[in-house]
Amino acid sequence: MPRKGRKLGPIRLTEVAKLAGVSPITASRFFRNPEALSVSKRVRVESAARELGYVPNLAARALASQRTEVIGVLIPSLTNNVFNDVLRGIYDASEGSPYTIQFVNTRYSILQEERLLRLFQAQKPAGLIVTGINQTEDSRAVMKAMSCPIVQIMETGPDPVDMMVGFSHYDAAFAAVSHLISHGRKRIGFIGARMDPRVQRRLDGYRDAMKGAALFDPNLVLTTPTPTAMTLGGTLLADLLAKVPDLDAVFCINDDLALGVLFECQRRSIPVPEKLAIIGFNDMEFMASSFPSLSSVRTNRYEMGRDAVTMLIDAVEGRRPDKRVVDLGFELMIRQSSAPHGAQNN
Amino acid sequence: MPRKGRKLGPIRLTEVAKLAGVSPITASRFFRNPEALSVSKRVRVESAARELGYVPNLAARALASQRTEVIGVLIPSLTNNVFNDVLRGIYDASEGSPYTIQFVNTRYSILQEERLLRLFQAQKPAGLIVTGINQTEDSRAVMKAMSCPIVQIMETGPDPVDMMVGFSHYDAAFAAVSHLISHGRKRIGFIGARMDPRVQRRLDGYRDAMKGAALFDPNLVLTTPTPTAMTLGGTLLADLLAKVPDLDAVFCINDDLALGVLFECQRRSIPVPEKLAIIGFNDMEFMASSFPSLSSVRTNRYEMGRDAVTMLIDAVEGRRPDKRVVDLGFELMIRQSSAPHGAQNN
DNA sequence: GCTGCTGTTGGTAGCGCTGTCAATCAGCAG
DNA sequence: CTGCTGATTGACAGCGCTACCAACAGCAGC
Repeated sequence: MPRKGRKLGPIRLTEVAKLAGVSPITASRFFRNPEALSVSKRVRVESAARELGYVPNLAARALASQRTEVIGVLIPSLTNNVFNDVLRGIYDASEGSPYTIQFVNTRYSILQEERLLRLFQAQKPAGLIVTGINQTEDSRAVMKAMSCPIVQIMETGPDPVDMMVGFSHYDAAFAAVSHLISHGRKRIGFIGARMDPRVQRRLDGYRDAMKGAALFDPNLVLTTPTPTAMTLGGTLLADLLAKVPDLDAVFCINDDLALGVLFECQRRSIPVPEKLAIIGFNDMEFMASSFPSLSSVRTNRYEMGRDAVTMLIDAVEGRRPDKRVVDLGFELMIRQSSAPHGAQNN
Repeated sequence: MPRKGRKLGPIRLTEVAKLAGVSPITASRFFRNPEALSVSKRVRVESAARELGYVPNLAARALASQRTEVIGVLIPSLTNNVFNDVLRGIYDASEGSPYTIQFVNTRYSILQEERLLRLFQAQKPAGLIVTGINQTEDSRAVMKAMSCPIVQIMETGPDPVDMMVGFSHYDAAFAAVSHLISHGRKRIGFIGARMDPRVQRRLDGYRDAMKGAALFDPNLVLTTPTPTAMTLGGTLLADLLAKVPDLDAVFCINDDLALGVLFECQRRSIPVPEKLAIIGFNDMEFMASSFPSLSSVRTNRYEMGRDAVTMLIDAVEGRRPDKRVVDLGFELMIRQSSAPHGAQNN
């Protein structure tokens, strides 16, 4: 590619080295491991780089070193606020490290996920974060072939590809429903949207808790593949009430639905929690500030993202964490919307 | 870098070319511009690539071609849901194109923004999306030096660095406040959090609308640098009410605050809109589903992201849009929370 | 003086791909 | 059959950086 002379484009490492009076390789070392240089050379290279306004060429570095400082993140949705918090954790934890986050949206499609995983192959990422444990066989094969650390987030489960940070959606849902049962609720509805694998596991938890108390009734379960939205919560409650007029509680698979349910109750003058108890899932910030305040299951989304990146970086840099699977747990946040009958003042 | 023999690492283009019986450069062309090949070679290269499971090396491509297919996005926050919608638009519009989104968080700091801009220099991105129009002088200089198309989003203003997609926050706030005034509200409070430049411009719009009606009173304005949150809306309303007991309306600089205000009203049994009208900003999905439903100013956040990417890609590929500055406007969404006195049923 | 060590520096030889430009070839008018 | 055009194809020479040694200085121990 015979470029005409040295077109005075961007400054290259060679130029910096020349000005500093060292070899290019020494200058190169300065940018990767300054401690390896003698103090005198270090300051010479540093001032030369600053003087010339040197900006390293990442593509050349990646090609020569056969590695990148990219952490790939596959997340199923940007609409779902849950992932917002996870992403915040991811970005916050990567800050200050040399690693760059590269995130893509699988749109809740495991085929899309597989395609994107292959795409990441071309980048040779330093590490990978993938959502959930329901990958295709091929996806798993690609991941295993990639020879970089990988963290699966959002839930725990058997057989991690590499590492895992999450919690048990089944247990969390089971606990939430058991809480309602313990307060004497009997006709506890399940309201679910999107119904991705993790929501399915929440449904399993609901079902088993209900069956355990001999309260299960398929009519109580209302689900839709539609993406979640606050308005949808109201619609679903209306539908459920039409089927089950004696409903006395609802477990919503997320907080948006729960708030939509609360608004629908206000619209219909259904007293919460007297006539209907509500519990959501995730414990978004607004759950504590509504009136009545809404119960929920706190999940550690920010921490999930943060810990995933921390584990990943540790693994990339050869400090593999002792625990490959981290369970961040959950916490029941009981508020006014699921206070016991008659004890709802506060 | 004398690598031992041909370590049977990843497949390279040369291997594909050899199997297909063509020169490497022809194989290379197949991946960039298949139409340039004769049909026979095209199918030969294609099947060879598939057979070997060839994955192109992006770093090598970027180094050789001196360009990347990365679109850099600088956004001030991940906590603020507004940017969620913008990001969705950005990601959706980039899908199907060869461009990859690389986004970073400036945390509402123009110095951080400047640093990240310099970081992007090293990547030679194909294009750049930056938030707002308040960059440092140095940031502007770096952008101008980068010789790639740039779109500023979120607001319109004078002197674009290159292109712009947004709307006037001043006009939007002015319209919202004028609406409240036109319904006979006189003691209209302003509740603001974070107070970034765009929120400042909303405050300007509020102030001018109030002054125009001879209703301005500095006591009506309550702001805090604290990041926005729903709970904060309630707190701020409480504080404002303490200062201004005869408050009859509030303009909240975003919807989270507005919902927090509504909940606080419910908690205090202040009838909305009879005693207090509420209007928010952005028109998030939940505004329509609350009870009473909440008025807001609809902003086209998704479209902003989408259009920015579309304009950027067009510009990168030599189809510069006619209009460098696109004003997406806004729309007043008048709902129950700001219905005229006495007409609030619905 | 010699050996062996540690710490620092430099030379060589690519990493895998593509821009440039020249070469080749089929098709067709003269 | 020649000359010309446009469509395909290929050779060459790097893009800017770093891995892998080798070299060399300085020093301690024998």
